[in-house]
Amino acid sequence: MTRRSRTHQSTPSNEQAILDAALTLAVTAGYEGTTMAEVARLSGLPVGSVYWHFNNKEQLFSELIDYCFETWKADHTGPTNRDLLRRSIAGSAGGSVNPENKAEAFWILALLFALEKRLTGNLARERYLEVRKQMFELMVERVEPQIPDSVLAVDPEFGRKMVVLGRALTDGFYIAASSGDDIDFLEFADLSASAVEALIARRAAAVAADEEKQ
Amino acid sequence: MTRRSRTHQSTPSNEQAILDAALTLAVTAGYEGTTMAEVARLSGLPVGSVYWHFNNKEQLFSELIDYCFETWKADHTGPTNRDLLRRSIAGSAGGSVNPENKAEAFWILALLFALEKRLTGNLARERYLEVRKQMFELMVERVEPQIPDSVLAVDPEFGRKMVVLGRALTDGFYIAASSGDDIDFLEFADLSASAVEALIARRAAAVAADEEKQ
DNA sequence: GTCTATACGATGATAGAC
DNA sequence: GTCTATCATCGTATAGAC
Repeated sequence: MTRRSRTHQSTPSNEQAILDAALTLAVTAGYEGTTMAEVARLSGLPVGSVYWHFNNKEQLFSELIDYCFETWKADHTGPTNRDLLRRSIAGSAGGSVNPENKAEAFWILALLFALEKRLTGNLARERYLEVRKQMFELMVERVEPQIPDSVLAVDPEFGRKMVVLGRALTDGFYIAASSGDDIDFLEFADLSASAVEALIARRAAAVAADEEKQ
Repeated sequence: MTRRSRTHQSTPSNEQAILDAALTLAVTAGYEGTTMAEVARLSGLPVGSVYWHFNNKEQLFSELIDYCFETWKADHTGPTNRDLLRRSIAGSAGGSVNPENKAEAFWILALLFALEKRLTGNLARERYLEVRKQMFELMVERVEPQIPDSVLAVDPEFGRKMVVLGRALTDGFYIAASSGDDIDFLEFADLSASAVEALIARRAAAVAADEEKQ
């Protein structure tokens, strides 16, 4: 244990180079498919440096999750754009991820860690589960202002439900794109976005009708 | 190359034991995470037997895909039940797959092969892409009778679109379940199923309105 | 067809010079 | 902090007895 304390003040550039390399490899090769040697090669640093900056593979991936999360938090401020879901699905087209986009890349890591259940207990997977929870909370906070108050009064969880549905659709279409499904992602992006909007409108109408009866 | 020709007439039971073991491991550990030694151990056979029945890991997984596909084809005959989507999403709850259910397990393999793009060129991944196409064709054939003819006349691809959407939703909620999202899957199953039905109804109404104008 | 022993490469990780 | 050399282990695959 000759490692430095886990603070980021010293030479952040090499550490970032390693994280960027790991991210690029992870989104195409998965956790087991990403090797420390390859991470080193791609980052332009020797293996020793990787192990100086990160204790081991688990910790590297764990910090990779945080790295993406920090970027995501910085990007996703302010009220949600109505087109957010539409754009995220449309962006799936081709099934390739741009690792430059840390926020987007997080959700690919998410798919990896969700599926490899053998990694239960793995530091990185546990961190993923924790960060995912936090991201959902933040997304719910941003989506709720778009839900009519009358709906939330009846079903306080409705905002969360729309977030969950949006995530499921985005993940599902990313899988489709990665499987070479020959479909028009723009059309499905529109379809999904309008379906969610329709659900909100329908629920609002139902609540209004209910109140009428009172 | 001292292997037998690829026919299944001889001692199918051990071959099946190996496939079952591989399937169980694959759905929890992924492709890279599944080792031949572990497959052998779980099947109760020595490593040598595994390599006698299957040339290598790639071929084992390739045949695993076919194995699931055959079972799926046998199960999925006749017209679709309206509750199919509802049940497949509800079945995701907990994020665990029962490897006994080959048909369901196929879609977990699907997720694995969709994500590990490093496996491009891998026999098993190529086979997955091919089988996936075939399964979609079969699903479209079964769903189309449920779509009003008037809709299909205007948009012959509408049946396929609903199949794609249903698959995306099912995959997306499986990811959610595997990530420990604490949601009511039965509710989302209902929500998704009714959303798809609403889309069909809405499209039918739109087509009818259009014809009115003619 | 079954099984044991083993070759061989790849991978995670460390030691220690600079 | 950087880098080279190296180790121990594991994983795929094979050889060959039975």
